[in-house]
Amino acid sequence: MSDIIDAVLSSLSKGKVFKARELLLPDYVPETLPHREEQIKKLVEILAPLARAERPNNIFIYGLTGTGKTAVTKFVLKNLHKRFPNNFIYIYINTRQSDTPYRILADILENLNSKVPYTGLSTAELFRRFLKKLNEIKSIIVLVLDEIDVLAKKHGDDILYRLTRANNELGKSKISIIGITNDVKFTENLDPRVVSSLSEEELVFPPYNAEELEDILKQRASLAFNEGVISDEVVKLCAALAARDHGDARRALDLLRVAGEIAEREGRNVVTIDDVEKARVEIEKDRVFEVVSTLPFHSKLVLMAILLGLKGKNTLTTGEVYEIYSSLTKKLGIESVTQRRVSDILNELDMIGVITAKVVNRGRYGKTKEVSIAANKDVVLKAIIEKDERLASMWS
DNA sequence: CATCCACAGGAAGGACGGGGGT
DNA sequence: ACCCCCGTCCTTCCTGTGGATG
Repeated sequence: MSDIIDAVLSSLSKGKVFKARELLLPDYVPETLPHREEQIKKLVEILAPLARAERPNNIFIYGLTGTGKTAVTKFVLKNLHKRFPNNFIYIYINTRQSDTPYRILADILENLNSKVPYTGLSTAELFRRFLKKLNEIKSIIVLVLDEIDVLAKKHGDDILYRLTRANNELGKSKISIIGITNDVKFTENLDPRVVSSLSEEELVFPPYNAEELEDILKQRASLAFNEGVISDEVVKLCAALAARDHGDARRALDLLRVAGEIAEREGRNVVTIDDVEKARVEIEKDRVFEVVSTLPFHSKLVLMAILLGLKGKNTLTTGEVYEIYSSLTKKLGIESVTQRRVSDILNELDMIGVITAKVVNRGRYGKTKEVSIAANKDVVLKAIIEKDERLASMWS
């Protein structure tokens, strides 16, 4: 009797689709990384001095998103650290999440067991603490700065310069920097000294092609899904969709996982081609909803103005958007931001892919932006009016 | 061929709330 | 208790601009 209960419970908790769903999540680092043997080999060669407790050269890693840069780096460091745990400490920082010099230094210090306040100190003070901490620590530090281009674009190369120079100030070199970027051109605007210091070694990750993606997906699917759930056809489609998207393995894995979730939700134990298509749509909708619902108030209002304005026509100019926006603020009885600000907001909305705002010259009729909606209107609207009756009442 | 539209987008700076140091 | 620094939004003032039009 009790094994029936166990069986039911385990089938409920596990479902029929997934054996280990977590293997498909983006931050999972797999045991094997197919088609990245070259890069692993090269990276290990460069980091080999760690085996002798010596500082390796700084490394610059290039490659588009989902080409395995992060996975390979984490994989190699993890395995090296297993072998030589006393020789070095490694710190991984994603500069998109920790996107200010302050956050980066704070993250480093936290990783070195030094508590720092969330904000309040000057960056200079943090840097002083960082240098002090470095002096106390015996081992080599490998600092991974993922998406380093985001940081450099936002805040210039000052911290990078300071970090690369930390070695000189210490007298004894202790810190190795691994910079990871998907923007090949980003070094153009950097201080040449930073570039040359960071790229003592370089490593390039080419995109995966459809076949390689298929390989990766097949391997991962066999571990993550129960037998017979995923067909070759489904794998092929996910691989093809992701290959079209510059060979992004993360996207491919996302598609596979969400397609599986859809099948599971609908109580089936086979994932179909249809599920993959639904997954594609759902992933995009989730992204849009998340990004729109966390927008500042006036950005939402501008977006609302665009939705209203687009009821009658295909595109709007900045001026038209501003007019509708202003009428909304008037109705709500609140202050409006300037047109200059709205111009920036439009660019921000374009950046996150919710609208497209293209600068056009219309000769006699001036220079403006042509604004149209890029995401699903219903999703955008839902995200705007969620938990905000003031905005909900504007939709009519 | 100069003009002039309807803005673009850079520069500087400020209000404000959160969070320190001393 | 008081001062300082931070990031986030936002303002003010500004110079720049491609091409239809007169």
